[in-house]
Amino acid sequence: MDYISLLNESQRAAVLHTDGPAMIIAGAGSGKTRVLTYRIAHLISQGVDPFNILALTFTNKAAKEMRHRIEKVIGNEAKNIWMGTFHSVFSRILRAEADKIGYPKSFTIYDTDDSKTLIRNIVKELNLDDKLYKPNVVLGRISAAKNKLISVKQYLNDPVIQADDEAAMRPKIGKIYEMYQNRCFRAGAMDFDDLLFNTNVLFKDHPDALNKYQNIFKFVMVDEYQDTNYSQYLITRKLAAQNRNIVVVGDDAQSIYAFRGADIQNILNFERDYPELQVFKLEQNYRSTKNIVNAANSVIKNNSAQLKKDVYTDNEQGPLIEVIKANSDNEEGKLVATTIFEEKMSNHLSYDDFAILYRTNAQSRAMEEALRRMNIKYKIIGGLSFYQRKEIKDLIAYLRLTVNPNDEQALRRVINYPKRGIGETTEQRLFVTANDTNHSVWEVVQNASEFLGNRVGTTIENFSIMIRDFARIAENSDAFEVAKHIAKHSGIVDELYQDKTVEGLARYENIQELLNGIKEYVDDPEKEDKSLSSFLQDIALVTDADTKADDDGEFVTLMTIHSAKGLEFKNVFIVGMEENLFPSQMMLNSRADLEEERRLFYVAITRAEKKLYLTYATSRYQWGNLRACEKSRFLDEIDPKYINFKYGESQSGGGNVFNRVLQRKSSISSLVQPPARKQAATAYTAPADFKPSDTSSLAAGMKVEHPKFGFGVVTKMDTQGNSTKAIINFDEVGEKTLLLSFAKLRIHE
DNA sequence: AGTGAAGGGGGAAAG
DNA sequence: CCCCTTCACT
Repeated sequence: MDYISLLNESQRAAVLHTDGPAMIIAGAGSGKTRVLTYRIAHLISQGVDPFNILALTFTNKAAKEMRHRIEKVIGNEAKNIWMGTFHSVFSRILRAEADKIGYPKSFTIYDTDDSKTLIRNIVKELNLDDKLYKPNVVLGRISAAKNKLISVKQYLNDPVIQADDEAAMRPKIGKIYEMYQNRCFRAGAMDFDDLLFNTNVLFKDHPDALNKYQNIFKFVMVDEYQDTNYSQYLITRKLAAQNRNIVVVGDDAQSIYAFRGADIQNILNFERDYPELQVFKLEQNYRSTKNIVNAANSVIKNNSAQLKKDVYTDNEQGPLIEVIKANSDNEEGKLVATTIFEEKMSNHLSYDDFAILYRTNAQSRAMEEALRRMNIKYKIIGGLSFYQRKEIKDLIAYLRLTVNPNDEQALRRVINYPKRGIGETTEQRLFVTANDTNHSVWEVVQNASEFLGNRVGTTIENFSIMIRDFARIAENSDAFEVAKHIAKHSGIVDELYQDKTVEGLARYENIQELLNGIKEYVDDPEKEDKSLSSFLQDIALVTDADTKADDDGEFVTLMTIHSAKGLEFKNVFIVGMEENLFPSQMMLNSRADLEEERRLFYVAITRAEKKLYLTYATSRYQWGNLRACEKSRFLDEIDPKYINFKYGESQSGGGNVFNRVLQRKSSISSLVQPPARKQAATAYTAPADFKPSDTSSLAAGMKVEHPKFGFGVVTKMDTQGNSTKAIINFDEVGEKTLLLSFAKLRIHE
């Protein structure tokens, strides 16, 4: 395959660069993934062993996709590339080297909930004010420290950190950090940050191990480099120290994760670490129209901190960006939904071509309601993932405990679920006894009657016998067999089966679904290790983003801008373009924060291929009460020549749906926002008793009424397959093509 | 141990 | 407004 000819000049230069360090600055939509995949394919075609290539990404999804694309070019050998997220690759390595740093090989990975629960427990044990020491805040501090490779000891001895914590009235965070680490260690558990922190520990304290991986990973590649934190940066620097074959790809303009430790400084560090560095710039955008690319540029140039780069495109000019003003969040939703419907109908698009992006998850509600009302199918990305559901976490806790009985968080979760008469007090006594007698909790559990007396002791011992029984089965069975056994004998399935409510049924089905997933895992011929332990390691690092979409037909995609990164859609709506929402109120305190917010806006704009809509509302419900909103400063940062204002700034009058709907609505919501405009004389309002007729016998010539478009005459019927469209000439809005299955029409004889 | 009422609090987010 | 936690009461 002649992939070289598919590349433009700068892309080709980057792909053909095979020796020494390089940095690829890739503008939005400039074919970054293409360059990465072809570069790997090219290396392999030059005789590099795929086993010697390490490619690190930020999401499992990105890794999967890239592997898939490389496979298309070079075939099966692609499977042998070390490709994955930082966390998955290094947890695999830690699994092999765990004993060197004192952890069991079957260490547990604590998810964020486990971490927070543990912190909550510790705060309680230390008798600290839980209003002050909120798990989120404390975990945030601990996580930030780990990402900067600050150990407990360094944390406690650093005067600046201590002063910070004292100033924030939280002087005990260091103490909590210390206890948290001890407890994790004792439980044989690592949290997400530990996976990277401990990789650094391994490489620092065991030069032989570092050397081994330096020799394996002769070629290192890092995607989304602008999002790496210090801990990740140092891992890659150490691995590449010998061969100096490291290539990083990133776009400083798309750095939107500083709030969770990403450090743009890493790009500058990179230039310092490798003076012989070659820099490639991918500046041609293949994704979007000129209007979109130029508008995005006009926004990002307001940031002072950025690498010089000129993103341009040879694509068509495209339509102007529409700015739409609504009177309320609900009306905003309505306008978005109507526009999607109209656009789809008049341009023969699929709902898949539309995405609605927002700053905060709470904004999805108004959008959902409007879409539902118009019978538009949609899917929300993000939110609670499958593995975060209670019933799934419960079963997984049993699995974790089976593999690692020292896993405290798993133990706490299921020791009394399903109910077996081990109450809170008993549980507390278990942990206190363990601490006092210097035993592990699991040891206390196994000999509970010795410590807690016979009655409750026997119950607890029976529980431990059950878990040990599970562990015995796990030794000689694959993950599926043992999981099935555990689901049944732990009592979880029975418990859920009792619950005949809709939710209960769903939970029961989720358990089945998890078991199906484990079966699939076991049946996968590419998985070598089919043990429960191996399965658990895999899913600990799986998130919602990669659970396969059950794509039942076409749908509009709703998600936060953060989760839209890396994606593209023909038509994009960025909603809630209001001060204090976007930019977020919390990001107005410093220039750096505001610039990150602006980069977020840049990311949002550049998701659009053909057409971009920016909407805002002048009032919005927030925590129960209505508040007036001002339009976002970001709207004013776009060069106005790329914008068409639909309402407000330039009223065009005739023929557009927005105005009509808005004007109708404004009379209703006039209590909130006095309508600035006069009601158009032609505005049509559906009567309160409007009821759609049965339209199965609709034919050309018939007179109809539509709740929005008013009265009209059917000029033509058009049936294709099982969808029937009616072309109707409305008195007020002219000719419209409506899909009968959606349109609400009243027939007037 | 299990329920219902009252109260608090609410950022974006991968692994 | 909505979700989650807590607390009081059975």
